Amino acid sequence: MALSADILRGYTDTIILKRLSLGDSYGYELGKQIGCISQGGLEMKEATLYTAFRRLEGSGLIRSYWGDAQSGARRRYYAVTPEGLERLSRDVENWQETKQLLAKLIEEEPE
Amino acid sequence: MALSADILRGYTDTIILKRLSLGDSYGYELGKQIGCISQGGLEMKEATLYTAFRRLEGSGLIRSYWGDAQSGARRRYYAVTPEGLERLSRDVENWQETKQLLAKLIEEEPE
DNA sequence: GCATAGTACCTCGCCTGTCAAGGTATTTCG
DNA sequence: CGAAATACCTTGACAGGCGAGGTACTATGC
Repeated sequence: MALSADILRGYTDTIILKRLSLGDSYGYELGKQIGCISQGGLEMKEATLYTAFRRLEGSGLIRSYWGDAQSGARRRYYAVTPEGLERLSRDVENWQETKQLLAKLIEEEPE
Repeated sequence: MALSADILRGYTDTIILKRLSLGDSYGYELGKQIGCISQGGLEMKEATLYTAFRRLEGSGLIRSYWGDAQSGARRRYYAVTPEGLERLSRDVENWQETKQLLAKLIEEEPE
């Protein structure tokens, strides 16, 4: 069963930053990669992806450059900036807190 | 540091359903309770809360009734319906999947 | 040669959920 | 009496996801 990315709203950017922190990539590939890693569990829609790229680049968290494609369609590659890495590590910390929070709020059987 | 409820978008309803599954409650109390349980980690804003109540009641997942207040301001209590409980359990399962997914996508250092 | 599928990019506009801001009415306490 | 707390509620702005649509090139099969 595929989860909607809406559930992960707020972590789209984090996912992208993380993936890019492991190596530059481009939209199409990143989309496939995410679907693959999550074994179909999360499909990040193209519109979502490209919106996020604009947002992240606008905030200086990633930067982009055109790949020199001898063959195949042109690709716009993205790379994380130092600011992006900082943000990523804060986001991951944040995620730990969020997990614990939700555990308290929806998993626990208290008192 | 307080997390925005926006980060948990998609789980607001789940949190409410869970809390109500432990006993009927009303808006004001639920808000305080959530802030308390999460030790200030999550403040669910009133506007968000009441919007969610409308949504959940409209979907038949909760129902409401006026408490008979001998003293104090009138309170509208909410109770989970059987459909609400079903939804809750599906949501919690979903949450487990989401956690694992995000672990793969943002925590892991793969290959 | 041509159609089809795949790679790869992108935008527009709708929808949904959050929340700041504002409002009401009652009670409690100094 | 006045302030703070309890308790409810709505409106409108804003942001993010994504369905739908579009472009351009390449590779494959018939």
